[in-house]
Amino acid sequence: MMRANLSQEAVILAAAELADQQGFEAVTVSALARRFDVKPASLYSHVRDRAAVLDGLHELALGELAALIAEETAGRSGRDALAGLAGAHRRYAREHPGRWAAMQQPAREQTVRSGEAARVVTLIWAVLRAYDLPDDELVHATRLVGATINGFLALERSGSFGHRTDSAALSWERAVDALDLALRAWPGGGTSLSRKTTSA
Amino acid sequence: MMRANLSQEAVILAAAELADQQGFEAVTVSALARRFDVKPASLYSHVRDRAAVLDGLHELALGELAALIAEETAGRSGRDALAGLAGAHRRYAREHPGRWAAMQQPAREQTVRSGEAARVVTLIWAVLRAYDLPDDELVHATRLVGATINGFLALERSGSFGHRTDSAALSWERAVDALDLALRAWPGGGTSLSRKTTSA
DNA sequence: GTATAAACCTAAACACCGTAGGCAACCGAT
DNA sequence: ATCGGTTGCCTACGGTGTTTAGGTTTATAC
Repeated sequence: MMRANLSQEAVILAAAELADQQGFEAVTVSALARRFDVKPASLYSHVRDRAAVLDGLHELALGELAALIAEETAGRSGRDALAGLAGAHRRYAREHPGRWAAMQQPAREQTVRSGEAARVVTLIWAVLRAYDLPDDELVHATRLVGATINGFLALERSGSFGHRTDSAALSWERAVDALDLALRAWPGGGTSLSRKTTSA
Repeated sequence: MMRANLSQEAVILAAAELADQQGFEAVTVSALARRFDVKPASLYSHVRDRAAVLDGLHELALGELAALIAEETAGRSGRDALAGLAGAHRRYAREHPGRWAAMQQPAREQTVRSGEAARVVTLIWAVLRAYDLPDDELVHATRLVGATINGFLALERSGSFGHRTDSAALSWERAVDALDLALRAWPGGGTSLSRKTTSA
């Protein structure tokens, strides 16, 4: 019985691919074992249990999302950067639906405190820097931004929008505008930075 | 073998109770059968499959949420009604965590088009009426409101906030304020209705 | 009372999860 | 190259869950 060259990283990466190809629910120990042509019990040499695989998948997705956010916000500021941040989420959800679904699952303490999660938060902070918020307001603004973006994507991906992609795109723009406006008018800060007026 | 007086409604209601008591994932055909002291196979006289039970649970939760929203927004207008709408969601999620989790699952076409879902949307429209939005903007505003509220609750319930309930309450107020501001400044409408100024 | 429909059961097949112990492959030291 | 120890893979097993098919029992209508 040749060794299949498995490792925790390989199993988690396979889980990510499987999630995107067949959906989050399809990520089972059995399905992963079939993918590597080994028996399910063999995977327990590399991963503690199914939950551990899903935790790893969650963290991998956070890391990839952070990279995409960095890419989409680089060299941008204000509403432009905000749009890049939001757009990165939406693009990631589109291109990696299964990975994105993994991020919607209740996160374990370890995942909440992971380096990848911190990176995403740091990138959001960088985008918010242009809004000149007081330090003690940063956490509230970060939560609002994260909540709104993810809430919108969850709604969109749940099929609540029907097949109206044209209307969804405008809803998206409205949402980004709303966030920008809220941030600029934030209590104790958010001086208008008038890079791009929101005349409608 | 006495008949257990089962019905589809009884099974779905039991699923809701089980979800709130033990979590959404604990809602299985086997667990429900144990609850009624029958064998799992017996439930298929009343429900098509597990997915049908979960669909029913989703719709039941939407109906209950609609009732709570109606209660919390009655006699209120503007930001006050908006706060009531948002508060109803938060209260429901708190008091019925399992039911709420059921509503976060991908919804089936039938559920999206259900009377209960329509009722929730209608109530959101009623709250938005005070903001005097153009008809063609209503759908975008509705999506933003739904997305922000649900997104916030998903974040909060996922443990991302840690145990900082004091800080979560302020984040919540900031989020409601942000929504109110965005709605009042909405393109093509949203005249300031100055019922309660947002001086900070 | 009888006939029928519906509700319940058993049996079975299938899928998934994870543990324990055994065997084979691999690696490092000599 | 050989040997010993470690690690990775397997089998076997016990447990949980899902759903279908067919049989038995209960309830209802006439």
